[in-house]
Amino acid sequence: MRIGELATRAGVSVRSLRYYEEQGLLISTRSPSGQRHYTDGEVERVQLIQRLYAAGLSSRTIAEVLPCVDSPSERNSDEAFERLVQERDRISRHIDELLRARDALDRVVDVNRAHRAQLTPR
Amino acid sequence: MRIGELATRAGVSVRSLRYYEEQGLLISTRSPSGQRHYTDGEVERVQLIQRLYAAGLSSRTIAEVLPCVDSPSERNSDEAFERLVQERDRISRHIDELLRARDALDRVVDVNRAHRAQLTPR
DNA sequence: CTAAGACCTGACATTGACGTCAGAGGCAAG
DNA sequence: CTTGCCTCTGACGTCAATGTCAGGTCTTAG
Repeated sequence: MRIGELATRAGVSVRSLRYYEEQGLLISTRSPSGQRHYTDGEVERVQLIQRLYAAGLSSRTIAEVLPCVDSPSERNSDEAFERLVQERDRISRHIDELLRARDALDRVVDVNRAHRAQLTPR
Repeated sequence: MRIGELATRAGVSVRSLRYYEEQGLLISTRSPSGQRHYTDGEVERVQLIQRLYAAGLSSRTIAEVLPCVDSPSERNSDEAFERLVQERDRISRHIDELLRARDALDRVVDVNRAHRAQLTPR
């Protein structure tokens, strides 16, 4: 498929796909005229990339860990694997942070609800 | 206390504190010469602000919900309260997203560990 | 009084993942 | 062959929180 279809199916912009390729996250085969072509499998790869971006990984970091995804059967560099584990842990810490933030907001919500119920009984 | 001490105690930069004030998140009393002065209570306010930033709220959004924090006893505008709840839900969705991302990385980690164990037995 | 260090305002710089535009070529349908 | 849509490269724009620098004032220890 060409870039527009991949963009639609993966739910990202064409611009983003070109950017991913520029960052070494995505590879395309080129038609004689230079147009990018992709296989069906790239859809989920793009979705994984999006998920990692959403989890706060940078392009550079994603590029660093993708080898472990692409060829787990080969022994990838220790740095790549270590980075992978490290990012997993960073995400865990981020989740904890978000849970605390949510708790803080929950308390604010509760207090406000209480006052609202009081001010507008029924 | 002056701005430097607040910065140290809250763990942020002086620049950030001035920015928070510019965004209407923080108020300071000024000495005759124009220097900012804060009370001890501002320390936790700054920490809350930091926590909300870390949870992905923008300055504008934080400014929007802070009234509910400052005076839950008054009936704040419905928009403010609604925004509060809305952000809480956004954080919940973000947490779910991070959990999925972590699961994905966990699977990659496991597969890689398996191959590593195999390649370097013991 | 004086020097060091904290503070002031204002302004420009940074970073990263895109948006957007320009100018040119590719491709299928009529 | 033309019309319309997709794609190409390259480049500049954006946004938000913060860093950083300049030039000047304030405060405080000695």
